[in-house]
Amino acid sequence: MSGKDRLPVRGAQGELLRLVAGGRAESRAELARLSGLAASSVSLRVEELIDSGLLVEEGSGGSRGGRRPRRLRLSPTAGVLAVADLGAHHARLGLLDLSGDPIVVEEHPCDITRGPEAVLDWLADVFDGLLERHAGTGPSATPLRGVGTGVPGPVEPSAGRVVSPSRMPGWNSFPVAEHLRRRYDLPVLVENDANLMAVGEARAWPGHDNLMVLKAGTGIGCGLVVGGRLHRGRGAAGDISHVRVRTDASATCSCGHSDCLEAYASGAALIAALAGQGMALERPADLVARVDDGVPEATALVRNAGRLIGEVLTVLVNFFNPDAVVVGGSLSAAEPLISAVRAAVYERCLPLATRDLEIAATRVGRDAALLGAGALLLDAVLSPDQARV
Amino acid sequence: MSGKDRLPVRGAQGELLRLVAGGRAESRAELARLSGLAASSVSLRVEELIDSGLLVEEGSGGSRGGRRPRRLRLSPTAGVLAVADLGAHHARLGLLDLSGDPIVVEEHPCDITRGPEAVLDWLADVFDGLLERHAGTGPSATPLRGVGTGVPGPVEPSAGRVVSPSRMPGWNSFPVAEHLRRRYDLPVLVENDANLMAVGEARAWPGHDNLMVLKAGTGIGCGLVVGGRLHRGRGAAGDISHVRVRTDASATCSCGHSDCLEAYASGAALIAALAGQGMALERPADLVARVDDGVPEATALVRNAGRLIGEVLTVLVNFFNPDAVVVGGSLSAAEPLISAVRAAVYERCLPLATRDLEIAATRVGRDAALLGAGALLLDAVLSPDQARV
DNA sequence: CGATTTATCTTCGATCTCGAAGGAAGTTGC
DNA sequence: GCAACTTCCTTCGAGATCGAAGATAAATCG
Repeated sequence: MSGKDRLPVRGAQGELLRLVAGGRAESRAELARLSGLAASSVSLRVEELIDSGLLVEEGSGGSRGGRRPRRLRLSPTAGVLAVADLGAHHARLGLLDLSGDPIVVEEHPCDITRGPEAVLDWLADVFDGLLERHAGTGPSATPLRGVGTGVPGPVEPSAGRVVSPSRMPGWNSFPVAEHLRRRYDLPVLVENDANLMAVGEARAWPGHDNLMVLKAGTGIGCGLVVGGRLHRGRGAAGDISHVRVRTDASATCSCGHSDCLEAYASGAALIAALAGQGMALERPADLVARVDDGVPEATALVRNAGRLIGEVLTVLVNFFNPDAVVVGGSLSAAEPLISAVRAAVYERCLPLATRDLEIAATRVGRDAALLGAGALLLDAVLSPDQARV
Repeated sequence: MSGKDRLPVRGAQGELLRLVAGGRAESRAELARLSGLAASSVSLRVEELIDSGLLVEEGSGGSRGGRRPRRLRLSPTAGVLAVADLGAHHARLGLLDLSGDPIVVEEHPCDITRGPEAVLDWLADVFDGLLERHAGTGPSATPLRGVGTGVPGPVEPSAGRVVSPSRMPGWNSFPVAEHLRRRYDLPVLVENDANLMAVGEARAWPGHDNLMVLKAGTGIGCGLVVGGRLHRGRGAAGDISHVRVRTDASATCSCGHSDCLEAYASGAALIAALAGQGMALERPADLVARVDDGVPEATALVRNAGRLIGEVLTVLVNFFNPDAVVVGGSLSAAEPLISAVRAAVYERCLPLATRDLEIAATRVGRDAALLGAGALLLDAVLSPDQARV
């Protein structure tokens, strides 16, 4: 097993390291511009970071009309992060370097209904295996710096505790963060999966400080980035699955109300509807495959789901006025879904709100939540004094 | 006319001054706790601020078990802010001290359709009269430090320019901030009225960092405070007037779509509906009076409006998960409206979102927008280096 | 009443940060 | 090929900030 030291970072060093890690700065000059520190102070801190082995100087970058910058990178031996994204039936797990880039990512079947202890211990065992194979062993191993996971339910921000999850029987009030922290004496992050996805996506949308990131998979979720930071509200922000939608039919949702969006437009609902038509599918991905094959029933259903989602989004887009709406989750691969969302939003929203609005599929793909976990974890690791991520 | 000097504030002084001005700190010790600065640094900066006449030491505060703090206050001669809230037919104008507290507030009839030049010049004339009477004249006058106004339409954040306002014919694209800045060589703030109201209200809700502030008056607007800061989006955030609502009837809104919330629940719509029943009213305040008198038609209409608004809010509350929903604007004085909003939200929202949610009428009252303008202006005045408010 | 505890505020040396100045290493234009 | 310019980075003194220690002032309690 790898070492477990906290990063030796003091004062302004964390800020600088984060800028390099986030790929936002590559030279001392860029660091000075972005951090607001004086160039001289940056030079001093960078020198210390190089001495302590966290940063390395590597070649030179492109000139912008003057002397070439000396390119800075995080040392690959500075550390790794272990991150996971727990879904209802599958889990993605991986290691990231301290720039937040994936070293290795694996997907495993994982039945979350086995309960928190079993699932979390299994998770940690997989992490240990990954670390052994990709971070080395013994004193020369790249040290583990933080552990994070996404869960498919609401998370109380301060405690890292799951609250009232509808898809996670046995997990209610379980202190996930505390459990993991007992095994890893390190910064631990536990967060809702849609929120992590939003953070991961945000890194791929520079200049877009206000994002709505829709997760369209088995369920429907949404993560919200405001001013470049994740918006949690009181821990439940981003829920759009239980909005009442206008349809001809009438369905009762698991929440007890009728005509919730989730009952019509979630992957689970679509699969159930197709099963009613004699087409048995297992996962939302199978549904996307049918759409790609041009199966009319599947396409019609998906398009209708997109329209319903889009109508809900009109309200939220007018209200929140984001720079972009990003659609992720397994259903985002179905082009008709995104077209339908786009059509509904552009038709009904105010021109002022849609003037520069982008509505697009994920730029990050399936690892968005893992990358988001990395980004938040990095903040925690690099500023141990600051408030929790 | 008063002097027009910028405040002589450097470095950390602005932060300290803002904490005192905002009423969040009253002693050096509190300043140290809230600012994060060392107590010694605070003492130095406070000494400078007292020397320059911006702060005064005044008596001592209550003990918390040890030595009594020496209470700090802003000097009343440090300066004044001139603020206004332009409505469709009336304008509120006033002077605030640098703590953001009102010195004088007046309401005048004002027809905004006379166009920007006429209205703004009139506005400035009123300001000058107020300054003469309440800030003194000549070299001993309390200097004017900033000018701000709210307008009933969308404002482009960076330019202080009105964009596509539906109720302000002749104002489209007019550079309001620039026009005022030509008359006052000072920090100038121009902002949407609902946004200002939200900021003003936020000061009265300490510990509530995420607020939705509904303005229910002639029109319907909403201001959004996220993480203690005003959320503007791309300048249009907070619009809820053009959400489609479910009703029996069918009305076409000025925006060209049918069944917008504004067409059923705004003060203008309610007054029009009552006029159709033979009851002629001029302003939303008259409507509130009828409700207070127990006129059944008025009460039923207002209650129905509250229900429609509440149904729209359910979506937004689930999504944004605020700490509180505050209802302001002239219609907020009608208790049935707030009850109906509350009933709709509590009935339909997720328990997790409403668990600790407060839904309440304004704590600040009719001056909310003026106080909000003061708060934002103070930020601009006290941190001339920082980004625009 | 005097000792103890708690809180506020100041003094002082060490450390951090800044900004100006200048050296280093490129590009651009004649 | 050479001067002028731009950008990157470092050096160095001035000033800002910090933290520890102590002085000051009041509440608490035997």
